[in-house]
Amino acid sequence: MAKPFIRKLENFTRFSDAERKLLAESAGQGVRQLGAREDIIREGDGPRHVNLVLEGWACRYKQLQDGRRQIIAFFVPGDLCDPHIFILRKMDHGIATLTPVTLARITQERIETMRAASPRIADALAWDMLLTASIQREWTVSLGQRSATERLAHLFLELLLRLRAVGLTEDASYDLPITQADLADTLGLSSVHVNRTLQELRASGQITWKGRRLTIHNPPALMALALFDPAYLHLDREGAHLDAS
Amino acid sequence: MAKPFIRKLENFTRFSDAERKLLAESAGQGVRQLGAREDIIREGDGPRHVNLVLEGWACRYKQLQDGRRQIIAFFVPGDLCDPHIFILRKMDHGIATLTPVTLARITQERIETMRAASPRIADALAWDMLLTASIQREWTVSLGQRSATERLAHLFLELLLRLRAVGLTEDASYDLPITQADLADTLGLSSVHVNRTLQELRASGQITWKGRRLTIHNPPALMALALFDPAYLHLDREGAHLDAS
DNA sequence: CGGCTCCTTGAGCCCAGTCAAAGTCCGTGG
DNA sequence: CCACGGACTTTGACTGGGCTCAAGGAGCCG
Repeated sequence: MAKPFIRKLENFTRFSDAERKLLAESAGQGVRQLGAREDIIREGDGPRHVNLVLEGWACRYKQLQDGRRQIIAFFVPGDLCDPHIFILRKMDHGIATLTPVTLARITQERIETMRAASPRIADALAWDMLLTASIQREWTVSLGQRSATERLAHLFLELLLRLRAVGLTEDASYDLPITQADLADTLGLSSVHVNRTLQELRASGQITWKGRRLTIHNPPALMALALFDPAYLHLDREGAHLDAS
Repeated sequence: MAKPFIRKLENFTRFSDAERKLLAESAGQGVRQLGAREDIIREGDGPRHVNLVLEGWACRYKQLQDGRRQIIAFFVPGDLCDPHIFILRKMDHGIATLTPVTLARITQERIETMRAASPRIADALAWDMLLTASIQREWTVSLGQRSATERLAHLFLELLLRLRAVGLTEDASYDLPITQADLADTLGLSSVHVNRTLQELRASGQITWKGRRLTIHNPPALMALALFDPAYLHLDREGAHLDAS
């Protein structure tokens, strides 16, 4: 259950057994099951816990007064929602499930305890926050500069690398359990246009997406198409020098 | 010199005199002058300092291989670039000046010293990071959902509130020392379209922008137009309960 | 006063949006 | 096992916001 979380952080640094135990215990706190399309926190709520996704997909989103919705981030297994969030009184955005989700709700104190117990964990959590911020910046670039085809391709590649980092891929293929409408709200496109763009990618042999399974047939080629540079995901074990010996 | 920085953080919490002194000293470290359109850090560089803008405007940006450029964030006086950045080995984006800039370069140790010396400063720095992240999310929403007019109006309002928070406005007017091309790279529009959209806003009496001075004639009206909700800026002294007595 | 850089304007085009209607898939209950 | 209903996907026709290319105007600095 706690595996994706620990596995994600171990892309930054390796932990000792004691640290792994500490992290696994946290990931077992306040476990809850949710259905698809349920709110986890609503905009305006006061944050109570740090949520950790154990299984399923969720998203951060923001809704304008007139109903337009933008998905701001995806949460896949192993993703943590803002370990510092308590400093803000009110959520400025909502978090909702996309599929049925299992999550852990970790208390603020627990986070502090872990940070105090292990500087390596503190650094790993900081790294996680920086990674989240980096992804957010890349989405800004996509929405500002990339065409529909590039955006879609870029997102598929980002998810491939993120899911690979937590062991949820097979070669260049993974479960993508979301709808085209969700993709539209993510990419700032209409669902009709997402559909047409998907068909282009399929027709040109770049991808297959059948059932929930997405396969990227030639990742380097798709990377070239999407102007994808994986550096922003910081998944190359930069924290290796901190590893527990 | 250090005023905008301290003033910004005091939107979250009030400091004791000792804390103010500590912050002011940090803001005096490694002060450097830069011209307009100079790089502060390039993508791929290893971060050496935390940069604090004392005067002038700078931006975070990212450039695609084919030359398209997206401005990801603005730095105005009082803004700090990523106090945790050292955890990452390589910058995944660049930071450059837009106007001549005075900045302080604060060492990692100095940041740690301040955090250790005052939990209130530690919280204020964490608040600053969360605010930065929140602004990034709102830009994602703008690029994904808002029309050209809405984006422009939204940005002008955001800058009004951010500059007001550091005392750089007069009523609803402030210095906006950037070009229309910069705005285009920020808003994901062409400079031609930015120009036409600006003319619309001028013609409808919403704004004046002459010399470097931008004036918003009726902020509430513009807020309605842009679907602007100031909550995301977290400038309502949420940390008041932490104030130094 | 010459030469930047930046702003403005016009014309034509295209990417992506909207609206509307089928088609497909899948889970549920009879 | 099949029929039904709802959610999701696909398709067509048309529209429009924003882009490109290109040229001219304005302001500012040396």
